[in-house]
Amino acid sequence: MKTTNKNLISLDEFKVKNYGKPGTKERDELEAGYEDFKIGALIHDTRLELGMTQEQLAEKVGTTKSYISKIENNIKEARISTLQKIVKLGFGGQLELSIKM
Amino acid sequence: MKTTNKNLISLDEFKVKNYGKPGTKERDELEAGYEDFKIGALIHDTRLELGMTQEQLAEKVGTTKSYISKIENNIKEARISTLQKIVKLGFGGQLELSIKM
DNA sequence: TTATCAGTTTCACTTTAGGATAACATTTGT
DNA sequence: ACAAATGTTATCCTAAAGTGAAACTGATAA
Repeated sequence: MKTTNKNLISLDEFKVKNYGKPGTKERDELEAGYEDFKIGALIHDTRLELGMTQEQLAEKVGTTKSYISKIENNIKEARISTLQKIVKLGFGGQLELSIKM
Repeated sequence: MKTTNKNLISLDEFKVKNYGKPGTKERDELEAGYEDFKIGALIHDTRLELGMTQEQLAEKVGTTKSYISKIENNIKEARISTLQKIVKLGFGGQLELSIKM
């Protein structure tokens, strides 16, 4: 029962990837101090490591590549249930979550 | 830098607590095979360990006790950003998330 | 150049979280 | 029993997430 915990991330220690042009509403919001998430990068990196395209991932998960793109770029904040579907159906993994005190 | 990872949970291995009477819409949905989450229990247990009431937690987080109750009972699926607020502002901890392959 | 593939963004629509408030229920203490 | 504290549920609202379709951009290749 060998399990590897990939990519443990603290949802606090990073800045979101650039999105859009400076001056746009979305970009401004992202930079305005809303909570930023590394989740997009986590999905993105895992997908690439598994050699999948957004479209292939979307098909496995039962969604569209446009939605995957939005998640990877932190444009939309996916639900945990959606993240779980991506990880489980798309990657064959298991999403875990914990509180570090 | 001693850190403890409390309550690492896999979002897959449990059934939600009972909610409402059988036959209600919410109850039916919960039992109908939607993804169920242990997150409510995680928040609930952590709150109790810290000796807080829902109202005290709500105040720290900037929300209401009714909302905390809904989260703890998995009636509403909190966003990750909201979970993070609860963990950080309410518990003084840090929310972490990972993919187990 | 022209396809093709991968990814991004826009547009539009539906659903839900999040919140306010208040009523109701349950537990706990005296 | 009663009261107080704590937790649950109901109702209603609004802003935002969730989502798909399709247009668009960028890169790569033939």
